[in-house]
Amino acid sequence: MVTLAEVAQHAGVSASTVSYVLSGKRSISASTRKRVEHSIQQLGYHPNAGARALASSRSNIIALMVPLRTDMYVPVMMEIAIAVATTARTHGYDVLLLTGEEGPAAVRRIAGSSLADAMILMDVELHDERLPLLRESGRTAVLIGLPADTTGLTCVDLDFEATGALCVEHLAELGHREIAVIGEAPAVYERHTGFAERTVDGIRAKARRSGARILHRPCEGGYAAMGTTLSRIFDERPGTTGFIVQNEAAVEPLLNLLRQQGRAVPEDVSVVAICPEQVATGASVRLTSVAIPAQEMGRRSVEQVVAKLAGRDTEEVELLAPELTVRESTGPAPAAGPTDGRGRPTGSATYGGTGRHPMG
Amino acid sequence: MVTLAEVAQHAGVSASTVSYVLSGKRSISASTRKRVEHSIQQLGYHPNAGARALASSRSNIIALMVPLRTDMYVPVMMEIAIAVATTARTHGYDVLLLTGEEGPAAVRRIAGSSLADAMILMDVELHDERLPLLRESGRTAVLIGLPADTTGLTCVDLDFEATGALCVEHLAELGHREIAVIGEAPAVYERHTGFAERTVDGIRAKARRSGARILHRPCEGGYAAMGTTLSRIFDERPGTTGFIVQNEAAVEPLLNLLRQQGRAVPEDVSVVAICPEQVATGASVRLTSVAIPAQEMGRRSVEQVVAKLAGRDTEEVELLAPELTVRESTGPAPAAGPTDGRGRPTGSATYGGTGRHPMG
DNA sequence: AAGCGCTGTCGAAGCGCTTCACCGATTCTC
DNA sequence: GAGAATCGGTGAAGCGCTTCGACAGCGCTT
Repeated sequence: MVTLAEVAQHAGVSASTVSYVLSGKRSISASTRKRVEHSIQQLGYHPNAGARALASSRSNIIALMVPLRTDMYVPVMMEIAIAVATTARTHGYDVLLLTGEEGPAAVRRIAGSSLADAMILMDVELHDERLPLLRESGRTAVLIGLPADTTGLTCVDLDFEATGALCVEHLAELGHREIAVIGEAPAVYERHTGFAERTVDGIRAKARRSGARILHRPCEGGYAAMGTTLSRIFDERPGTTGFIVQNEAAVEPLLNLLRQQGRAVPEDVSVVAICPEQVATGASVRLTSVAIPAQEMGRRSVEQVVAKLAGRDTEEVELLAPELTVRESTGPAPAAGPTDGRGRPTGSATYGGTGRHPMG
Repeated sequence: MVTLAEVAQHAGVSASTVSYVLSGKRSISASTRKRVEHSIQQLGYHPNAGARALASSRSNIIALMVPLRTDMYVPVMMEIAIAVATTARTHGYDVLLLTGEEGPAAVRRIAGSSLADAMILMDVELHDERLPLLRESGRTAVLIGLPADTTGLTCVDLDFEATGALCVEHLAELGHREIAVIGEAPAVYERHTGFAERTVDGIRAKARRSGARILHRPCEGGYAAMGTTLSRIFDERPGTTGFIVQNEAAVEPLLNLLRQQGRAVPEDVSVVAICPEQVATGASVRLTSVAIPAQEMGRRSVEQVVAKLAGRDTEEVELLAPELTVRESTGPAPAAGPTDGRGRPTGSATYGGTGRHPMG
């Protein structure tokens, strides 16, 4: 491995000069800079990360803690992780991938060893165990998500309350009055992962103002759970015409089951999803949805980290404004006409006949 | 931050003794060990990563290069990444997340800076640009995937040839003679990502021996592409009764479109998927599938890395044996009876009537 | 009793870099 | 034209750790 000293010798300057050329922390004459840069090129020099970290107490590494639960909202997590990694690189940082496995201990370890200059935490719970440790460690940190107490912490998240409100608003404008909310798996609520609850809060608040009735049901993904949930919903509220889904794994099952029951989307029921764009556009009906801006969240969290490390101060909480894209899963609420007694419109809507699909 | 020296002083020993307690590289009397460990606890000492890396030329970091294309086989990638991270931790390593963005330059950078002790590369192409750099860097590396030339490299991968063969074998045993293969997106083949081609090789070889006819069609995911592909397939080979799908994004569209066309799965057509378990069990028909053992691949690759770093030598290429799980998407080929002239069996199979779904 | 090999501990060197203090040579300022 | 400020460069002191060689003390053997 080539060292700084060798570069210095090759260029006929002192080691410190080379260092200053590299860091730009002092002005260097054009001629020596050229010579040094040339030597660097020629020798194929790369600064040693460990030495640099030791001397400067900066590792240029950002630690990213992803949740352990590899089965939940995976694509979102992945997208965020990739966005974090690529954004970090543009600022000269590398990303260390920590899984939730180690739990709060990871915070202590990373902070204690100075392995990373900062941490980004995903999947933050309302009363997250990691937060006290984080605060006392004094390491700079940014959360993706919104805990109950944000003092001293910077947070980036989608504004889920506004998201919920936006969904209701859209459905209400289309005349829907009975709205069912298919939520995340019960476990998500039990863990008090803020976003799910905030969404429902936003939904309820807006519904009150719009005069819509809300029925909220957490739901595991998959067909079995969705089937049960769906029939309970229609038993309890036969007049349901609007759905808001916040659970990727429930989207396709919901659509297929509605179809199977002879309910056409969007003629009989409208569906709004809160999910990544890819899920919305790839579903069997192109879904009207509020996108989860995973990339943006990853990018912004890194930018916050970089700003904090640079000593600039930053907003405490940055909520990204939701955007609703209208696609083919929502339409006017059906006129309350004759039903077959189970709350389903008579006749007409049979599978394959409505041709909502791009394939026709 | 507490330093080694402080711990030494607190315990009344020299710094080197503390170091040896930590590393276990020299024998230490039980009594001093106790004292030192106690001091470490009490002071809350964590070794400084940079200093350690500098002094020992070991960073205890493994770099993981994930592909840039965040839209392809995402869940698999994520699962591998998580498995790599957690397995690495059990061996005392952390994981650095590199995206494909930087390309081959990342290899040079990481190797040059000694940031990582080893690298794990995912999404390896047949003639991957990174490999020459990797070889000349002399850094230990493990590939997840199988390039054309494996000399000097350790590779871990699912045995995709055997996987392909296994799928054909299963279908052939059920009496299917006309088999269509829905492959990955054309781009995957153009990039010569070995696994896709190896699968097809395995399929063809086995088909020759089983007397089955193969029609292979790469296919983008989604309904539009799948629709086109599907109608071309039935135009060309109306007698097709078996499908092998190797494209997560095509699975659900395929099932929905078949259903829409009145072809019941598995009564009229059988479908075997090559995909993660989760996709197979979460689809609208529980799919007979060969699982992509993402976790296992991640785990094994780390274990190979650790073995190499420890100086043990390892196999060059480790191919994991595929396992086929029979679920509800395959059944006996339909008896070649009267058809409606488009290769589709007359009557009977209409949507909703077959009740293949758990929800009934 | 001298010599041997162990074991447990220590001191010191140094890993490769950053950064501070210092210094000569210019250039500015009044 | 004297003093101050600036520029471009150097030397040396660490950053906190690992590791090598030295060595004291011990129990063996001969």
